Amino acid sequence: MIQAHAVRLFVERGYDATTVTEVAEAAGVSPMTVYRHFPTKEDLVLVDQNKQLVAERIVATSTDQPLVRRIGDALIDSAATLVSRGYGNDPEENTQFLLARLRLMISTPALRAKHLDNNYALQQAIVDALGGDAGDDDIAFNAHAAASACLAAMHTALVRWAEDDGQTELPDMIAKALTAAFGDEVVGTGADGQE
Amino acid sequence: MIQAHAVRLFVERGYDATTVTEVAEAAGVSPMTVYRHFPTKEDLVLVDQNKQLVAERIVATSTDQPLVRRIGDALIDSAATLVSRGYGNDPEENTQFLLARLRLMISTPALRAKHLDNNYALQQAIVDALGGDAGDDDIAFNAHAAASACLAAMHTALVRWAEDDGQTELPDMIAKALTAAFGDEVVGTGADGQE
DNA sequence: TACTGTAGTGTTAGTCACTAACACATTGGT
DNA sequence: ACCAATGTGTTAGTGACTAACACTACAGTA
Repeated sequence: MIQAHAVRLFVERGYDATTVTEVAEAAGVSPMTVYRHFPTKEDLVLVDQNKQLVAERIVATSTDQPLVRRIGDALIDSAATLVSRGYGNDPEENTQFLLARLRLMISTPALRAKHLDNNYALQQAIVDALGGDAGDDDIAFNAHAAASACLAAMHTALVRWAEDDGQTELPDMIAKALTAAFGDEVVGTGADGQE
Repeated sequence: MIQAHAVRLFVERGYDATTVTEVAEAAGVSPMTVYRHFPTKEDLVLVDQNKQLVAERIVATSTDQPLVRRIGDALIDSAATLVSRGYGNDPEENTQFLLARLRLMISTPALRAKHLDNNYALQQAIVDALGGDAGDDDIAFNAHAAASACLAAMHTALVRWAEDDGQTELPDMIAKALTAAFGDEVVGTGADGQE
């Protein structure tokens, strides 16, 4: 509830021009309550990354595949799940809310920076799921390089998807970005996609 | 001079535990002077990206090569230039200073976030240098995807280089990261390297 | 009914990054 | 000696965020 008011105000007046106190007033609570639910102002906007979801998908991939393929499939799959199941409310409303947050995220430096840093945490989760940090340093390095590159490509897809106002399918967009970066032969269309 | 004091204090006491006022006192100036030279506290640490340098290298690459190859070569080349020519002082001292800043950048969330966002600006510069934003939307998209993925891999190399205390060669590390992400056939060893 | 722990909230007073507006000093050119 | 530009300091703010403490609502328990 607080978050909905926050995003609305941020869109209306701009992120920087809106104070946390104003968000609190709009939501009918005290500023302190806002901070208890959202540790920082940025957290009022940033989209949930669902690290766990991605990690599960990574584990489910075949170790026969190259790293980029495994990570790419997991990301595409996770995106599909995230978009389709939404957050429990009206799906269309959810998509619009997600798009509004994404647009803020892309256009506001502070939000963009923190989001990119969150991706960094997701990268670590992916490497962990790949078992990369277990032993060899070189294996870990390769996993980190592949994961970071895949996440960067995914971010490009997110930006494009937001620019298109969600008209296209997000998983397809991610696949397209991965193909652009890594080439056709390495990228699939999701774990259960038709190839 | 201000920056040197800042980095020293940040290393000694921690970034968050050091106030800008303390930096100013250490440097013998007023806090306002610090802000005039460095718009934000983060800027006291963040390493110069030299967007222009990278852009020039991009333009110098052959358009016959795949995007990732062109960007990768430019990044490797730029890193070599940056490390070798330093900042005018003692090269060893420069390397240590660079390493100190990198370590802070990696371990401090606020710095890491802003640095990743700076990479995002570098990505735009690369796409511009590639001529990506001139016409077709799809071409721009491919350029963004490739550039972001290359920069992410480079970041992995930076982290590893810092962990190794600069023992390895940074350009080699970047080449290694690019190879890990994109495969052997797409990555060179710099524009004038031996292949 | 009264008792108690717990979770959510509010209040207050602070710290610190950062900005704006204005005054002062130094320097280099005419 | 005059002027403009540049760098610096001072002051008074705004706003994100923290810490400490008190209060309320509500659960389960006797």
